[in-house]
Amino acid sequence: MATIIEVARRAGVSAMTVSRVVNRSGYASAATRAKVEEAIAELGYVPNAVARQLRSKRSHTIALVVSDITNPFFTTIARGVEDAAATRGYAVMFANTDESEVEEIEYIRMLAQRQIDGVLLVPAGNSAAPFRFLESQEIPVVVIDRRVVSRKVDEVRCDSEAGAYELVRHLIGLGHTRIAVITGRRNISTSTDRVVGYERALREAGLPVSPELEAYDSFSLEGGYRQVNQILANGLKPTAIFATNNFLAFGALRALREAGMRIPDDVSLVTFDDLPVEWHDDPFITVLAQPAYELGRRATELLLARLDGGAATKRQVIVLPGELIVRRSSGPVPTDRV
Amino acid sequence: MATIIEVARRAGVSAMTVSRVVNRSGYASAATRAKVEEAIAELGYVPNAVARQLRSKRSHTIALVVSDITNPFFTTIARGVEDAAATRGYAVMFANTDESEVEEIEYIRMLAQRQIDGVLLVPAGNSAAPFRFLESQEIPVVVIDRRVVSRKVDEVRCDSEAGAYELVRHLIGLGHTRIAVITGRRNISTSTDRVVGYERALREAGLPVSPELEAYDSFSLEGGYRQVNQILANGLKPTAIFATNNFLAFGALRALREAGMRIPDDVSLVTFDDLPVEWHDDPFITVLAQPAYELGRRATELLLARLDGGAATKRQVIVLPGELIVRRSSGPVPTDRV
DNA sequence: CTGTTAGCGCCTTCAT
DNA sequence: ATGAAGGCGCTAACAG
Repeated sequence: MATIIEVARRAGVSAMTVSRVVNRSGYASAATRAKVEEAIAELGYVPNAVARQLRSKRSHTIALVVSDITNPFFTTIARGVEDAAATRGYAVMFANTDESEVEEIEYIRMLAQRQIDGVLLVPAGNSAAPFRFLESQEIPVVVIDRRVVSRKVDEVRCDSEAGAYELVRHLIGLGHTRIAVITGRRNISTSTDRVVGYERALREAGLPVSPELEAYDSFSLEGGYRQVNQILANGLKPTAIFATNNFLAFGALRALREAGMRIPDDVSLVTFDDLPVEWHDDPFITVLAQPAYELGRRATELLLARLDGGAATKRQVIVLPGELIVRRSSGPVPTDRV
Repeated sequence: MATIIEVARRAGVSAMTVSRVVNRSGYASAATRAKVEEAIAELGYVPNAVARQLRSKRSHTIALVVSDITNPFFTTIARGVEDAAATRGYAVMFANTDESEVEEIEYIRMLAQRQIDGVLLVPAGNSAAPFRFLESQEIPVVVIDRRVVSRKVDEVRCDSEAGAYELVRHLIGLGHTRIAVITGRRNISTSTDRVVGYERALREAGLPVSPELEAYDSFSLEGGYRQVNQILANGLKPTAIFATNNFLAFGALRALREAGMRIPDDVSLVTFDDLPVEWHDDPFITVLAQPAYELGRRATELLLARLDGGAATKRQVIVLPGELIVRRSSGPVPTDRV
């Protein structure tokens, strides 16, 4: 763990000269440069970024805070973030909140202590605490995937409302009129925005919007499972189900299978989020695929631009379109039920 | 971004006293403590971990370097790592090498600059460079998932040889005698260890081991696709295929489907690595599931133990068993080919 | 082109 | 129980 001083001594120059050579800042004669570089090689010197940070106030590190890295949607975002960060020389820390606002603020505090330059956040709820705190620490944030109410922070997300609208239009086009929606908690924008898109599609088609067909729970396998079981139990017999994320869809699938319902013969199923192509040999579910990698990449680029001094420019909200991919889980309404 | 000095001024004490209150080290009268805590709250003071690090030489941050966080096997490891690290107050940085030894060493250098306390590494190959470098920087490493030749580093992995043996035994039990194996590059231990287990199972059963039935390529969907196409082309007509990781299996699946082969009617398929239960409604492939989360957790605990001064204790190699899960992709040999 | 001085924010050490 | 001095490794600012 050689220091700059040792390198300087060995090369017979001052620490400042070594610094200049290492950072390619300022002048250095070819001869000096060579001597310094030799000393660096001999000692295996690696500059101490911590000391550097203390002076420069920049850690060249950002943090990615998601609900669960294990969800392939977030994994793919993470990959986009890491790739974009790496090309700019930034390191990435990551944290999982499990949709808990308590975990969220704790992590953000811990990360702030470590002097991260910026945060990419998938908010766990609509608490203002994380934003207030980050603002007080002058740490820029870019929100990914979700909207934040009444805050002037940058956002990069997919168009939930339009995506939901498209999916439901697709179902309506197939003749469905009783379409249930299963979604996440009410304090998450993706949860509610998708219901809004769903309702707009119904209204436009002159179909009734009934609260019994709208279920809210957590964005999880268990949530989807519970919601579908409840829907099946209440006797409303929808001919199609719209799951607002991938975990919900898998829970729905399980519940439907257990109930002996065939898809799409007995009921159609559509969902937000696709799985990476690598992961299914023969994709079955009709989805609204979100550009997860792009979301991560764009958010990172926006954040890094802020760090480069783009703080002055006004709030940016980047909304990317999703893509409807029609597969076999959505079909015409069962003839006996039209 | 208040500093300890500002807090001290506001509380009418010295910086040292604030430090003691913040760190619960040394004495402080209740009255002083209260004053300091009030000042901290008023100023929104957050201790600067960077300055702290500079003195203490400990960043309380570790790094996880994998080939691709997008592979659910590594994603799950990452989650295990993060959970274990968080409970101990450690932050985690992550990096993707894409199995490139060049990327690997570059990342490790970057992370070392940031004074990470330790590294969890899935080696991209069998280069000694990363280990030599980390040793020179006195940064402990724990290798995850793979073996490292001739290095005395800690390892936490699944038993590849035994797992492969089990999978192939299963196939042999179903009557298969011509079993092909498709695997990754030869410089990755999981790649070769699994072939060793495969061969042992064959030999024990008195079956021939033929090189034509062993294909090496990259641990990727494309690799699996290429290898199976080649196997189909060479006319050896195996009745079963053993894929040594999940990506290879999906590539194999694609190639088999395109060739019009039914599974398991025409050919059986088994693989290492399961997908998270969340994401397949009705799992189809017979797998040797690795305890990925546990791998990540155990490796992190071992690393943190090293950081706590366990450097003296001798090298540890933790090998966890995998679990054979028989599903529908493996069946008896087609009757016309026994 | 190169060196000197000073200080980033904190904590170890020693003093009171 | 509290404070003062000094330094971790580096680099901005200013000489020369």
